[in-house]
Amino acid sequence: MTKVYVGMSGGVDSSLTAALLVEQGYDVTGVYMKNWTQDLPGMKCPWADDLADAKRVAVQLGIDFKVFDFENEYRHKVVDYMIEEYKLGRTPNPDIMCNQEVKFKLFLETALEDGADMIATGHYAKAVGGSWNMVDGKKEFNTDASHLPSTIYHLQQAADTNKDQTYFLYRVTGKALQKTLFPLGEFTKPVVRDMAKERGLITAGKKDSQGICFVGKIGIREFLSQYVEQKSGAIIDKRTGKKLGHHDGAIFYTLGQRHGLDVGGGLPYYVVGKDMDKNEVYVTTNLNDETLWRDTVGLQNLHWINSAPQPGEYKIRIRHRAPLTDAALTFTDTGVELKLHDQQRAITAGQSVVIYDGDVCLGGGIVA
RNA sequence: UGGGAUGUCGCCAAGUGGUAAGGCAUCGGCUUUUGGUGCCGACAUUCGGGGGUUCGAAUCCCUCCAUCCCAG
Repeated sequence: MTKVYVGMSGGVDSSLTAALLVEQGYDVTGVYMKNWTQDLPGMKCPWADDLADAKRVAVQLGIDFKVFDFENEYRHKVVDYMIEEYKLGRTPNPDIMCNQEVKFKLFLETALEDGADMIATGHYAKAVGGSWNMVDGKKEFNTDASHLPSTIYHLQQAADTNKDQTYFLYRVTGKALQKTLFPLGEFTKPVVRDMAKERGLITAGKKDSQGICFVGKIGIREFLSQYVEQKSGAIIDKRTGKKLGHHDGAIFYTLGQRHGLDVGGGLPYYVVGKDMDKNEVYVTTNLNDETLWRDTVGLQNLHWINSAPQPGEYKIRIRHRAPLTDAALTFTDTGVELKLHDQQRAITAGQSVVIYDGDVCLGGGIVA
């Protein structure tokens, strides 16, 4: 009997994930990953409630339940990374780092050491095993051959393209996917909710979590201000060079941002750049500003789930939930250069661009 | 000190006798397992102050105040 450790966050998705695995005959253990427990000013960290919910579901399902304490590693690998990136004037994506370093590395390793054969999460994604065959001189991925030594594991988009979370998962490894189950990959969110309800899971009606897990309800700005000193600087109109107002730190602003500038009069202003040394934020009312719309992007810090792709035409995604768009990929000394067929708005340094071949998520990199 | 112009929500700005548009900002909500975007909703009993005319004024008159521009 395959022993599976399910990451249970106390939400609907991971609850149903565990329930489905039980029904499918796995030997299931629920695991709550304790990543962040600190209260923040103006917000109580909901970890205790989430843990309680996860535990209640585990009891409901009659499965073993454990807590893995990753607080230390999470703080270093995810939170520190995030703060450092912001300090450099970039806009990181901590959830991608969390998946890379914690869920599909630390959790996986810890679970395996603890006796698990596989892990599972409630992500909307598919891990598909198979191997490459030559058919009529063309490479084909044969999923029937998922037991061969040559088998590799692909990350594929979820059936529910609206909820697909492969964007957040592009930095996992094919090797990790081999040990991973994504039972929700075939279902749409409404169906998941219904199934959770049918099974009487106490989390069935729980609202989807949003925002960075540990930041939760409060904003990134409030979170960051705990770690960096607020320093007043100028908000400057890019076209006229005129000073329009003040901000409390360029670190709090990101490309394309509209709100929080407290400058008004006429048209809305959008952030089009910033200078961390001068602590200046540049804005414009020009919706077509050339730094806001780009059709080329350089990627560094590349990560490929299996192997690096050949140069050529691919689908890419610039941010979570953005539609896939066409781009030509070439390699450079430092990484990858993408030439997009259509311009995309606010491609931001520190954010990730994820590359797809059809439904298959190949990997990606971080915007230089 | 003469001459001209202007003063309507934090900002921009309609409204020239009939009982305060709209946009930005802000706030709240929705969307979203990053940031961000987007969407919806709220937001001036009051029009620089004070008088007056009128059934009725932000809109007309008087006066004061403030700001800007040109002269000096």
